[in-house]
Amino acid sequence: MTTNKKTAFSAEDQELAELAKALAHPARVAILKELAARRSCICGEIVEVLPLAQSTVSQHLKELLKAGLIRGTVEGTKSCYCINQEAFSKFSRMMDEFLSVTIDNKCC
Amino acid sequence: MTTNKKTAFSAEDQELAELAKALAHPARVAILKELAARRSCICGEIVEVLPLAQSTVSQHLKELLKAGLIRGTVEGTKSCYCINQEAFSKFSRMMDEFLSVTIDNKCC
DNA sequence: CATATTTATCGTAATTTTGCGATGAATAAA
DNA sequence: TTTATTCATCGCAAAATTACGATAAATATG
Repeated sequence: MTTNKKTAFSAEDQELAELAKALAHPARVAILKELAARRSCICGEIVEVLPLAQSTVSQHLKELLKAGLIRGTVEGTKSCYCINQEAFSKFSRMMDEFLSVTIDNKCC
Repeated sequence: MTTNKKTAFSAEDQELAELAKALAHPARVAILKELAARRSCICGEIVEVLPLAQSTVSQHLKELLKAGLIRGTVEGTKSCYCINQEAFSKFSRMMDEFLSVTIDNKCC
């Protein structure tokens, strides 16, 4: 890749791609499932459950934050993360709208 | 990265990540939107619409095929692709199930 | 048969992602 | 105040992704 072509696409396409990218690693899927399933969501608890080093988990959390799929707050020496349901709703909506346009074609 | 850690996660997490990865590039989002919107879906027509070289589009199509999000058939010298609606349904279902488990936590 | 069209694949280069250990920064605990 | 805990960030290395031109393979056309 010489030049970055991603900006040549529509803002909406880029946004959907960004959201999908945040989901595009099993570690991040697993993190999101953990956050979805528990009330408390301390970083250290996530690290315990995953087969990854603490620094790696921290990076994945950072990416999920960047995409807006989770939110985080600091509490003393601990960090608490949780699902951002609005972002997931938006994601779902974009997927739905995507499919609602689909023509029932028969070529394949 | 020295070793591949992806297989350390559940098959379901890996599967969702694979589907998301296929959506994780604006070019592939744009391709899918084109396929969704038109009856005919010849490769060359997609190439005309996208700001990418033919070989690059072909690669993106290959990835979408691999993930199962589209299907393709050869017709003479042309190739026809279209959305695989079953795969999208599965994707949507996995997303929904994902969210349905979410606890209404308040930590952030 | 010779040529054109269409698309997949190969080879290559640049960039991004992934993963970890080490370290730093901040708060808590002794 | 010293020490421990928790987590983010840095720096590095390996791997994967992205993009393109060139080319091959297959069919269609003259």
